[in-house]
Amino acid sequence: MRAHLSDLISTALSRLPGDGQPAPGHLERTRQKSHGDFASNVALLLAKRLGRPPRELATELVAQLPDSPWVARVEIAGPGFINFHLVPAAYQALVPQILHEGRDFGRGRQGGRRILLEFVSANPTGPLHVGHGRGAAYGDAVARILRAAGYAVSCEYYVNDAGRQMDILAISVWMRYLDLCGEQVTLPAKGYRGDYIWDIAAGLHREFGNALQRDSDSVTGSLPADEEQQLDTLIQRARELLGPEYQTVHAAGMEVLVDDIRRDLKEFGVEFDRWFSERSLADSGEVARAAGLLRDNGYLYEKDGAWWFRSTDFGDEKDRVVVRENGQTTYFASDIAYHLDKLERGFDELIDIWGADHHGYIKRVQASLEAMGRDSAAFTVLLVQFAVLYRGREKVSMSTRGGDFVSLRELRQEVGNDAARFFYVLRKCEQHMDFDLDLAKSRSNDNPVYYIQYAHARICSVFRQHAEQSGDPGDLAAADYALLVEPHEMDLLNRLSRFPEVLESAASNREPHQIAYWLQELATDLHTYYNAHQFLVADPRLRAARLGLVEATRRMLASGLELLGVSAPETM
RNA sequence: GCGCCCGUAGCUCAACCGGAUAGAGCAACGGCCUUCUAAGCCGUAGGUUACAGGUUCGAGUCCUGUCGGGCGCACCA
Repeated sequence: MRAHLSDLISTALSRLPGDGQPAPGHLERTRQKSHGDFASNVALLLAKRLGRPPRELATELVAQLPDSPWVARVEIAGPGFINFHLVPAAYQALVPQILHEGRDFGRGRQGGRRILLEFVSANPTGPLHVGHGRGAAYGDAVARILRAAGYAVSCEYYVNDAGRQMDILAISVWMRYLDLCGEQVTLPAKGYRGDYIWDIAAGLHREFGNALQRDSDSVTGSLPADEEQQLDTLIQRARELLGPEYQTVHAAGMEVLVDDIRRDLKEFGVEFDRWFSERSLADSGEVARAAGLLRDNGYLYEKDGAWWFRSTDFGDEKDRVVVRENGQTTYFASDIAYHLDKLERGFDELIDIWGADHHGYIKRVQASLEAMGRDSAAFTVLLVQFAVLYRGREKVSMSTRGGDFVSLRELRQEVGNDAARFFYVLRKCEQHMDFDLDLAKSRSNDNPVYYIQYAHARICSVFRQHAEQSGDPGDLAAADYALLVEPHEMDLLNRLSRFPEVLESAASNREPHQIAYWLQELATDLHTYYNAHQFLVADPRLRAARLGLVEATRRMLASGLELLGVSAPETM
C-alpha cells in the first residue's frame, strides 16, 4: 500500500523538469483522519534545494501524479504536505489477500543478507537470572523478526568455557564436594555459593565417591589474606592436588550448567543454531592466529611482560592486554578470534546483544576488527539495559555472586512464559525497565498479554459458535468485502494494512516492541468492533464478509504473537 | 574525573532515521452484560516533553551546556 503510493510519487518526481533524481522524502501514515491516509513531505524537502515555495512545488507534483484506482483524492495541506485519501476498496482488498497469504502477509522475501546474531552468552557459572531473560527474549524476538523480514539469521550462544571464572566455579564445586566428604573447608567470599553448587558437588560425590577427596590442610591451609589471591592460590592447589582429575571437576560444573541453561532457554522458546565454545578457539589455534594478525599488522607491543593491543589507534581509551604476564591469553583475545571467525564464515553482518554493563567493550572489539583489516561497520552491538524487578512497589534485590537472585526459571514459573516474553519485549532495549511481577502475573484486564490473547480466543469462539449454528464453515472466498463500510471495520482494516510497515520498521531498527504495540492496537480495534457489531448476522453475505475480516485479524494476531514467541490460544 | 544509556500524564511506557492538535495502558471518576467469552466496551479528567540556549519553514526527536538517574572505566569474564 505504502509502496504503491511511493511509486506514484517517484513517477511524478521524474516527470518534473529540473535535476534528475530528487530525494523521495518520507511517506508517512497520518495522525489525523482529516489528513487522509498517507502524507508526503517531498515538496517541503525539495523547497529548500530548489529555492521555491513548497506549496507551489506540491501543486506541480500533484499534477504529475499518475492515476491510481486506490487513490480517492489528493490534497495539499498545511505548509506543503501532500495528503492521499484512499478508496475503501484499497482496504477491503486486504481481507482476501491476508486470507490467501496467511502468515506470509507483510513478510519479506527470503534471500536477504546473512546475519549472525549472538545473544545471551551468559557465563555458565550459574543458572540464568532475570537479566539474562531480557536478553534472551529480546534477542530471540529480533531473530524472528529479521527472519520474517527476509534475512537469513543464524543465532549463536558463545560459551565462556575457558578462563578464570570457570576455574573459580571449579574450585567452588570442589570445596563443596570436600565438605560432603567431611573435610572442614571454607569457601572464600568470592567463590560461587548458590545452592546449585551443592547439587553439582553432590553429583560428583555420587559418581566418584571420595576419589577426589584431599586433605583440607593441603587445600585451604595458610591462604593469603587478599580475596583475589585466595582464589588464585586455590585454583593452583586444585590443579596440583587433583592433577588430571581437575578437568573432571572443571567439566562437571560446566556441563551441568550449560545443559541447564540450554534446557531453560528451550523451555522459554529460545533456541540457538550453534553453541560456540570459547575453548575451541584456543584449542584450534584461532586465538594465536588472530593475535598473529594483530602483531603482523603492527598493533601489538610488549610492556611489563604482557602483550598489548594498541586499540587507542582506533579511538579506544587505553590499550588492552591480549596476553598476560603469566602467558595466559585474556578473554578479550578469545573474543577477537571469535569475531574474526564469525566474519570469515561469510556473514554480511554481525549483531551482538550485550548487557549494558559491557558497553565499554564495544570500542575495543571494533578496534580489533579494524586492526585485522576488517570493516567494523559490519559489526553492531545492541545494548540491553537492566531489568529491575518489582513486586508491587517493592524492589527485588539481585546479586549473582552471592546466589541471591531471581532466576529466569523462577520468573517463568511465577508469571508464565507468555507474560514473561511479552513484558521483556514491551520496552525498547535501551530503556531501563521496571518489571512488575505482580502485574505480569495478574490474570486480569491489567495484563496486556491476556488482552491480546483474549482477542484471538474470542475470534476462535465466534467461529465455534458459527459452526454450531449453521454447521457450515461458510464460503468466505465468495464474500463481498465491499460490504465492510462501518467505521469500526475501516479502523480494523487500516490497522491490518500497517503490518508490513511495522514489521519492516521493527526489523531495520531491531525493535520488537513495535510489534507488541501494534498487536495491542490491533486487539483494541478487534474488541471495539466486537462490542459494537454482531458478526453472526442473518444476512449471509454480510456475515461472510465480517467473518472474513475477523479471520484475517485472527491470523495477523497469531502472526504477530509468533514473532514475539508468545502463544495464540484458541480458548482462555 | 572520563565514557555510554536514559529523563515525556500521578505510575509504567509509545511517538514510524525533523512534520500538522505529543498518544496508550494502569491508577481516579461516570456509564454498558435476557445478544458471538465483561480477561471486554464507551465516556471524563490528567502535559511548559527535566532545565537553559542554539540549528530551521517546523524540534519530544538534531547540537551545546546545566541538573537528575543507571552502568562502565582490570594482566575478571
